[in-house]
Amino acid sequence: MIQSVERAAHILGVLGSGTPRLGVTEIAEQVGLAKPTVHGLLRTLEAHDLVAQDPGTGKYSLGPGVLQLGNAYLDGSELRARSLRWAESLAQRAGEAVWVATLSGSRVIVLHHEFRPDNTVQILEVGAAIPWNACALGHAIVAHLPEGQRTRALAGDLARLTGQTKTTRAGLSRVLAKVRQRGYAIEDQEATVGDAGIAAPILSRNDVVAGAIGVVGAAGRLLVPGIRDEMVRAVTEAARAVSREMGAGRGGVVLSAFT
Amino acid sequence: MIQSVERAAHILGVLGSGTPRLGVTEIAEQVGLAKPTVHGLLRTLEAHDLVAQDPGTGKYSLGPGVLQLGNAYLDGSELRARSLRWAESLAQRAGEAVWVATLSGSRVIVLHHEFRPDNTVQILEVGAAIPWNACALGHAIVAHLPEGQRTRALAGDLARLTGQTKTTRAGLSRVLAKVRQRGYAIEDQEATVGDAGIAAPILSRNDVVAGAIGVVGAAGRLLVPGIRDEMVRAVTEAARAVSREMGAGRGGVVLSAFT
DNA sequence: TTAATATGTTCGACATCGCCGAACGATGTT
DNA sequence: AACATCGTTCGGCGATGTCGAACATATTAA
Repeated sequence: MIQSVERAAHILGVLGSGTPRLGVTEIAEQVGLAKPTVHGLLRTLEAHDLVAQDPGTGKYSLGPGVLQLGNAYLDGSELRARSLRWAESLAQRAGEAVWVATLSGSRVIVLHHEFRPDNTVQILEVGAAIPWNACALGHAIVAHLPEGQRTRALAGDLARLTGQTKTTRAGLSRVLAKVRQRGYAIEDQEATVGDAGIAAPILSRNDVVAGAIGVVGAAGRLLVPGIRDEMVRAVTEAARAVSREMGAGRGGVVLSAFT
Repeated sequence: MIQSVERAAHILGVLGSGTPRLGVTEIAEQVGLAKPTVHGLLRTLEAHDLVAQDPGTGKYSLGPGVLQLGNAYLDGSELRARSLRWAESLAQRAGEAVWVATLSGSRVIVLHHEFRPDNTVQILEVGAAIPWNACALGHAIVAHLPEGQRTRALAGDLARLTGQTKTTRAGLSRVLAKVRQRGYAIEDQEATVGDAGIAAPILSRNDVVAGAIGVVGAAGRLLVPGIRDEMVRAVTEAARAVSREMGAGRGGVVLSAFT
């Protein structure tokens, strides 16, 4: 593992999370390196537009290059491309917003956001990062990860976003077992107060999890008895459809316990 | 300039432009390095989710981490935050789509896209990268760059997108002089056949160019006499409003020749 | 105004870290 | 079944990045 690249990535991470504008000294403290070392890394990243320096204050922030890369990632994402069609029909059928997401570290990244099909103003959440333990999409993905990665995810930090967020390893692993058994996940106001989510995993070749698709909306609309089951059916059918396009086997979400 | 970080950034750039999925050997060829060297860099980037490897084919692509960083960049962008309000009112006034962009290397990156205020379906172009020489936004930015950077931009590669794209250095520098004199740029089907653009620079503290704002739409609507001048006025007024919020002097787009 | 403390930046010597030629195992092809 | 090509591992040489100390500038305090 190449040291300087790792350090550069670490710096990008620090600039990306929380405070958007940091000085060399602050960054050096946060990553635990000498000031001149950080300076050299920053200058190199700046030369490629991955970070930018405010000419006035001298402080550093992320640069436009990372946005360009992010866009290129979306353009090349097979998961996103294949789910566009199904996300739209799922949104129509459910009458709710639809998110497609994938796992990155301990967070779930939204790859596609199909707006709820009414004409209200909604903000695009593509690129948003949500702790996996706080949303149905994350539960659906992690539950279907191979055991090694799953326990590693459980061992990581579990953020708390609302009073409902599940943050105990025992509770979460019980939830995950249920998700794995049922093939879908339901979350009630664990990420945002008032909002609930229903999600199912998207599998790819060899039945490895590529991401998840699900609906997000007011808990009062999604979770009422009757509606709820209809939502679950719509979500799991959409997930299965995308999975088949991604090359997964016919088995749907049922994973062998031995892999 | 740190060598390995530079090489890593180069690899990210290669993965981001054009073919989304490349093998180690192909990447090594494109960046001119030995195969094991590239392998090490890729493994490090992969550990931070900046690249991802297809488990089946072994080929590499960009990872979800870059999307997360791109989103963080947008969240922290002062230019974007300050132009949101004015972009919306400009879109209303002009009845056209509005783009806000900044320069990254030889490309212009779209930071904000306010849709044309009719209810047609439009695709979000945030994150898109356009060669600076092929759009009004790019002309507006580069024209107001300090001379050193401007000549460097002119010396770089000038892409051709349509038959109308200006690609000669002499022609472009004449165009830029006119843009600098007038304070706005007009482009007619140089980026996309059928589409035109009108843009003006956004200045920041000390009157350094931070980006540009402009309208983009069918040439048949934007460039008809009468309408055209009204568009120019709306765009330059919006640009000046954002510039003032960014801390630029009252001088508007008129730059001193001595700075 | 002056002094003091912060900042971002430059320099250079030591030794660590990363580079690449060569070899390996696994796939898929002829 | 022989071949070609892929991604990957190994290890020794040497270039490369690291960090302590010193610098110039900006901001704050007295």
